[in-house]
Amino acid sequence: MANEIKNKPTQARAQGRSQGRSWKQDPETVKADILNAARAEFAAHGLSGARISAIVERTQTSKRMIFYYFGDKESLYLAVLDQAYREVREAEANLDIRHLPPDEALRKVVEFTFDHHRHNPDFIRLVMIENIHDGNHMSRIQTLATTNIAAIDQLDRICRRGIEAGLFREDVSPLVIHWQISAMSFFNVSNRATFSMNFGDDLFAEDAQLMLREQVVQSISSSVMRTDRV
Amino acid sequence: MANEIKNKPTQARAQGRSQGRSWKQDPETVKADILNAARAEFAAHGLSGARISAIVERTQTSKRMIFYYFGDKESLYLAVLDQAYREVREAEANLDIRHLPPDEALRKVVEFTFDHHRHNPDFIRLVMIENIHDGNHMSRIQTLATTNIAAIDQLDRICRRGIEAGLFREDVSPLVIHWQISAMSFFNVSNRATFSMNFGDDLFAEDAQLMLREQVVQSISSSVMRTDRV
DNA sequence: GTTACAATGAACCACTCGGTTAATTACGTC
DNA sequence: GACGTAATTAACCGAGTGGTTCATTGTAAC
Repeated sequence: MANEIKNKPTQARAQGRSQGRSWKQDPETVKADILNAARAEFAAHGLSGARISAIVERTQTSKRMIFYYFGDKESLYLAVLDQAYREVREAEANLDIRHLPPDEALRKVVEFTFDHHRHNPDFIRLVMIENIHDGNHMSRIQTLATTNIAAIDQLDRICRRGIEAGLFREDVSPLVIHWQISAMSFFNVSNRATFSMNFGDDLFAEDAQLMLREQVVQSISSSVMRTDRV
Repeated sequence: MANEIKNKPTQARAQGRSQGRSWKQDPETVKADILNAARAEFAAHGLSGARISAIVERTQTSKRMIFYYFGDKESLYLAVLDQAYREVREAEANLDIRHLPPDEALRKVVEFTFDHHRHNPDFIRLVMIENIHDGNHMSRIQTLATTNIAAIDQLDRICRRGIEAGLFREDVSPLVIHWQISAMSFFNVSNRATFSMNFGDDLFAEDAQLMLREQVVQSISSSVMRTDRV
């Protein structure tokens, strides 16, 4: 938890952080600390449900510092959301699939998304919360529209290659594919509580999750594959 | 909105509701009124985000009445959630598909779920909110586990008939089918805000929605159909 | 009509919570 | 080492919120 702080995009001081002084004087670390605590708290309880005092308790700092650095609760939430999205995009960008044949590339994307969502429930929860708020805060994040199209671009390239190779149907829509992949990968995490309450939690055991992931791969795959060959 | 109130399960007075008296003295109507207002408010702002005063404003009654009938905020939320689920189950039960061949029955179920979710965003939001709370309140609703298996039973019957008719693969899982149908139908509503913020709102136009629905039908269909015939 | 009780209204209250004030401490700089 | 500024602390505050008190009004039963 505290060790994650040091490899944040901090250009300034990275030396005098924890050498037993009375108090640290290390703004970047403090900010990152607050941001992490806030992320956990917001993800756990939503915007209005989150308590500043609870964030403070997750932190090494004081309440005053939160407002000193982030202004108010909503701005802090916004910073959390921004950072979370940024990390996701970063992870997405690191997925190199250009060397794979289109069908395998598509599989990789599905598997990546499914796994990523599964292993980042806090991000999922933040998105859920943001949807409860109709995306009102998200709209104030600039870098979104531009960079998030990358996900579509990636699929678009796969689709073009798939069509070219005669593997995919010619009317496939990268956007719809993305919608489908997201839907199942997202729902799998977001609705785990109510789903398992209604129908038991068998589907959330490790092996069942692998099976579900494969099911998603197959679903997507059969959506895009031509029916007249193979 | 107000006309829905009268056909609630009220056994008592149904006569002297609105004949110009000074104040009505009609508990069932008042309760139903509160419940509806509360549903809207909770769906809009979540449990902690909802304001009792805001619920009052959506109502013909006073704050006093809310606590008089429902005890406290959380119990009111619980009552809202309970009622919402009950209505959904009711709607599900009214879907008669026994006379259809299995593949068409499956299509009907998918279309029904997709449309139902689309047209009941408040229910979706309540479920989202409940998931944010890890289903903690839902667990206190009794009638859930028993009655919600109906959805699975329905699919189970379809699957059996499909297998029997040689149409479906023999390893289809009603639970997984349900998971898939729910995922896409739910996500379509729950994540509309963030999705369209990221990728535009083209997919949410009426015609695109019909296309998406058909896409879901096809996806599910190709998951269950045998590959060695047709 | 009196009694008993359910339903209702108005004012009130304790307290939580986001946010602030003002004073204090570290630290780079000259 | 004095100065200016950034970082930090402790105490404080006012609005808003869930929830209550108490008196009042309708209504059914006798």
